[in-house]
Amino acid sequence: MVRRVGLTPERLALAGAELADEVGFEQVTVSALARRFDVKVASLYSHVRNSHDLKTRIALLVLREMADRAAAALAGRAGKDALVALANVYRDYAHEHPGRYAAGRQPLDPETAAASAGVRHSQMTRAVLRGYDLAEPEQTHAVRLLGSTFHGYVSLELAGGFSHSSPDSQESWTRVLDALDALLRSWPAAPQAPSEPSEPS
Amino acid sequence: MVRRVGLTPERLALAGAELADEVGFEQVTVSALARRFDVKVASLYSHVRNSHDLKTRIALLVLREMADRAAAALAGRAGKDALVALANVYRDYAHEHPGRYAAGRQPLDPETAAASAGVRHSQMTRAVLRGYDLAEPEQTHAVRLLGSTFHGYVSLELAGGFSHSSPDSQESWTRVLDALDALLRSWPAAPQAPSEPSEPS
DNA sequence: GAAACTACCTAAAGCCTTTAGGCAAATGGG
DNA sequence: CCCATTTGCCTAAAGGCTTTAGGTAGTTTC
Repeated sequence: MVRRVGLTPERLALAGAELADEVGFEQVTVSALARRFDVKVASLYSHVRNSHDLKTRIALLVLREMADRAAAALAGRAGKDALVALANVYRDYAHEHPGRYAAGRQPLDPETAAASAGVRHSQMTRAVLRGYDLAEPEQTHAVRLLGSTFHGYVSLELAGGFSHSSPDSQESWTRVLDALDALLRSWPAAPQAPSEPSEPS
Repeated sequence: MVRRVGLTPERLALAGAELADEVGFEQVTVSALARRFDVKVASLYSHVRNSHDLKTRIALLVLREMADRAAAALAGRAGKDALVALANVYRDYAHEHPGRYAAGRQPLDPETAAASAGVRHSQMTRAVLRGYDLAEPEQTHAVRLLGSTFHGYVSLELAGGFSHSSPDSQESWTRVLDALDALLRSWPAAPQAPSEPSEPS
């Protein structure tokens, strides 16, 4: 008489994401996941290569979930409205699912990253910038600024960086978004290339 | 005949920081540190409470080192010059010492954080903002924006987010700093408080 | 010079990872 | 329907990291 639990890489990643929200991504471990399925540890190794593989799968799941939310939030919005919506997707997701969010910050090797939903994220940031008037390469600089600021803010907030100090974090967040909107509307012109006009370094 | 190596919490933290730069902060472990001193693992437990304590000490060391560099960089500078100098302190430190930088992102419990060099960091960011015309509470919002953007950018960059894509990261970094400078010079006015004028939330 | 302390040690328990090899249930071709 | 294969979970075991308990030999102190 043998129990078959029905493990798959997908179910493991999902359960791992839930576990991350409950106990923190650091504590997500092959052993802990096995306990959660009431199964021996070794059994999981038929479905994930190793601990790192598991974490990568969770990260990819998270990136997909966030991208899906972002796509839904951006539909039918433009300009500052879109900017704020996208920003709030990340922040709200992080607040609702801190463990998942931490998983999403897991570094991926380049090939994995290229095949991940991370690509959709930068496409959506670019979509937001359609509401502003930015040509390349400035658009790319702006994409990077937005990504950095969103994730930097949320990470610091999650780490407790802004708690117990006034003004409260929500207010700063609102003002930061106001500021980014203003910045994108009047993006400063690139300065003259220093010396060699036709061959920028 | 007994070998005395001369372990202290400080030396352990320093060696841990070096180890982090060599093999990554994730791999910094009490065992690895013991090997590095050619000493038995248990011996370290007279000097640090546990693994978490060790990591916290490394984080505090890193925050101090970065604050020292920042203080040196800010001396005699103001305005955009100061802004760029401070930003580059973080970015250069992260590039030179990726493991140490990762250690510095280790979350600290509130009391530890309050007693850390983190306080100096926000003071220095405020000092940079003296070159711009920002009254409270907007100054605090701006401090948070700068901290988020600096650390967000550097983290993404370190995670490989901007590699193998053009324009190169150095160029984006320069333009992001141009943009932040422009933003601080024309910081958008706070919108009207929605309903209760004399009692801002 | 004895007492107390310091700095490192041995021993051991507990948990996590990973690989190897096994057995029963499900599957599917003849 | 039956047997062979595959699938899914198991036991066993080795190796690493953490942490505590208890020892021992220099070193300091009075």
